Amino acid sequence: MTSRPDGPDAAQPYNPEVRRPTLRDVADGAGVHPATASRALNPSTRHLVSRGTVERVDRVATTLGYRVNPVARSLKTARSSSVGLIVPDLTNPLFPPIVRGVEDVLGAVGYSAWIVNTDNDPAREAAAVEAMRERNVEGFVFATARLEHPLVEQLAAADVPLVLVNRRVARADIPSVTSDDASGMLMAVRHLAGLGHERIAHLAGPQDLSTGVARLRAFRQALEDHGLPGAPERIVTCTAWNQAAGAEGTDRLFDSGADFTAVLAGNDLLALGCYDALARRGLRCPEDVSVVGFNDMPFIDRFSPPMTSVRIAHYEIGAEAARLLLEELREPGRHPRSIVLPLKLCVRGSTAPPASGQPQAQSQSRARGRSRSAS
Amino acid sequence: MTSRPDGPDAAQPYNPEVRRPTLRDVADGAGVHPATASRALNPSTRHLVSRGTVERVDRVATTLGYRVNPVARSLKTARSSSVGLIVPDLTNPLFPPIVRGVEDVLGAVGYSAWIVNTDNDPAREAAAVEAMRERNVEGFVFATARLEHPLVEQLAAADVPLVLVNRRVARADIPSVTSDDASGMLMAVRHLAGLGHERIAHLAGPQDLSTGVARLRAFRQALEDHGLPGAPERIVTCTAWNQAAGAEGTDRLFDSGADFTAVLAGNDLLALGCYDALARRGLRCPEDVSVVGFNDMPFIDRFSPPMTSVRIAHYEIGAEAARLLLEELREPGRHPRSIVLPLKLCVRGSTAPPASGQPQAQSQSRARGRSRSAS
DNA sequence: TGGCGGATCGCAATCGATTGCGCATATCGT
DNA sequence: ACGATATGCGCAATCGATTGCGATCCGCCA
Repeated sequence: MTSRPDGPDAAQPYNPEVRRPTLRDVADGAGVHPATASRALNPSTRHLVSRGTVERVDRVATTLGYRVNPVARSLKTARSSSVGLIVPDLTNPLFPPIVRGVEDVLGAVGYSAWIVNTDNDPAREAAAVEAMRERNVEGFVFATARLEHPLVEQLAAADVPLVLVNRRVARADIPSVTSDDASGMLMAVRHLAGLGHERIAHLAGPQDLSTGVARLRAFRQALEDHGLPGAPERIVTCTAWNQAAGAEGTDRLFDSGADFTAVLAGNDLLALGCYDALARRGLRCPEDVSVVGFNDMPFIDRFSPPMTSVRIAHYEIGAEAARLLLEELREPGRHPRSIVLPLKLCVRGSTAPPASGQPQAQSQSRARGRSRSAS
Repeated sequence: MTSRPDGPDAAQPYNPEVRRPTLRDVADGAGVHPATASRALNPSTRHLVSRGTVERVDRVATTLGYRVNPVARSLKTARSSSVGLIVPDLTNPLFPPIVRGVEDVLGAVGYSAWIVNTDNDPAREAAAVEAMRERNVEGFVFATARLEHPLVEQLAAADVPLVLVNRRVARADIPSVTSDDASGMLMAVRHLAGLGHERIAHLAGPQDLSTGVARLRAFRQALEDHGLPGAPERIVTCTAWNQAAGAEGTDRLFDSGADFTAVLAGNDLLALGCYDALARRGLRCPEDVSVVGFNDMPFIDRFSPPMTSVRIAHYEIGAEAARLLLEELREPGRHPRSIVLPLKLCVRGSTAPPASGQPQAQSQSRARGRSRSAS
């Protein structure tokens, strides 16, 4: 009897890696039909089964260690308890916290997120979305939305549940979670104006993204609100949201002969590029030029100099997006809701009162040099 | 005839969102049995079907825009063309590049990666792995391996294909991709010794990870190789791999009365915590204490001061891991291969020759103060 | 000409769960 | 006590593809 050696895997919790128990096994064990077992195990159909049977099935299921096969279920139901999460590039520190926010909220209700990087390539994006739809994802969170975004609009038209994070598309009726860019800009400009800056430049991001245009518009408005001059040559739009584009934009700013004591960047990476361009010209930040970023991405407080930036609530953006998506999944066709999260300015070492003179010889000066001190 | 409006989605590429064509549709269109169509469409069984039929089926499939339903296929075949990617926390900048490396290599051959964060919680990890196995993932890449790691060992024992990145487990026969920690440490110590440091402290990481013990051991060895004294009180092991633990470890170093002019941290986050602790004590880096990190995580060259760190090839680690895993998938049971990638030291602003005196008054000094200059 | 082997292809089972339909049995009203 | 309603549960189809097995047809050799 005991002579048969039981192999190396005798200490396995339940079935020794032989075969996962199936619904039929549970049904057999409980003496019912698989259909009944299915209904008994499923909270939403449990009420169709008598109390005693439910208990019996439950008992057998737990002793057998039964777990429903999600693939089989997905084939039958065309659902999957998962959503697609489309980001441009995870190595951009802006996105991981958003991802975590999404995942945490989804995970709490048994959903999971599929992450895919698109590198902003529409073809990769379309392929990824297609692959995910084939796998029955129930909705999408897009962190890649451009203002004109055929794929997103097409999905929305087909009533695929989706939520945009951090950006929006031109069509206004798609749920999104964004930050209050306008008031963020206002805070940043107020901060600089309070330090005594009057000639403020803007490194605008690409204008095919809602954040790009929103922040640019908000910048103009904020200048106006503070009675500051809005010289057009102090605004350059960068070709991408990265460091290189920020440096290149800053160079253009200088080369065009613009005249400024502070630059307000469309995001932190652009601001970082600005650091680079300033360093190359032998200018110091903040002594010669103040720099303000946007997004307050992780670790930017450790940079040299620590960057003053407008903080967006990364994690909450993701979390709210997930909540919105779950709402859509639960009651499809409800009025699409969008959420705008507040921002806060984090003042650090990259901003200071302007030097009394010009940062370097530059034309048409209107130096007034009132200098207040920053606390 | 033309009076019927064709709705908003008339410009759809193929079927106007009516129903994805199934294998049966293709078979019907080609006048064959679904089984034949399946064989004709599948490269590995195509040879069982006559040339003419293959062409006919192919033609119908493309005009119909047929794509195999991965869920149905997965149910039948128990495969999925996807692998699980287990990371502790995506917001740790160390991991996104690794993830990208894995994804790029996998994606090139039609595989995709499922990412999950575990926060180093074994329960979450086990649940995630279980969920993935239920979904027929074909293998795993673990970036969370601890030295004693029952789950990983159990999977390996069950012949589940898996690869460890950046870390290993005590059982040596599991494929892994790691960095040559020993020579990295050697380079770091050589650098510090070259600057004139003789009393070097080590912020060791948790000793339940292979990187933690490997780097600690390598540190001791490197000191010995350079004929430097290896005072035990200059070594503290931190409780986690993060900033807070690094600061706390540094504090312990000071509080224990250790005597050092440089600290070599087990990773960059610990080094960053060291920055914090130094700053709190009014000490400056590198003037008072030199600091060296490990990993060279993104943006660390922008920190204040820019950190000298041992660079690991993040992306390549991920890419190699994916290649290893694909090998395993293609020919199971081959001899498990492991890869060790070279490291390189990136010298930046956090290291400098030691001040001639002590950083601060500290006991049993053996000051010799030979000072060489760094180039 | 009979038979044998290989090339093609169809049949039907299968993967594991869900669900519309209908048949029993229990319950209720009058 | 009898028909009407409810409740509980089983039957079988279904989701869409894969695959072992067997049938058919052909060429070819003896």
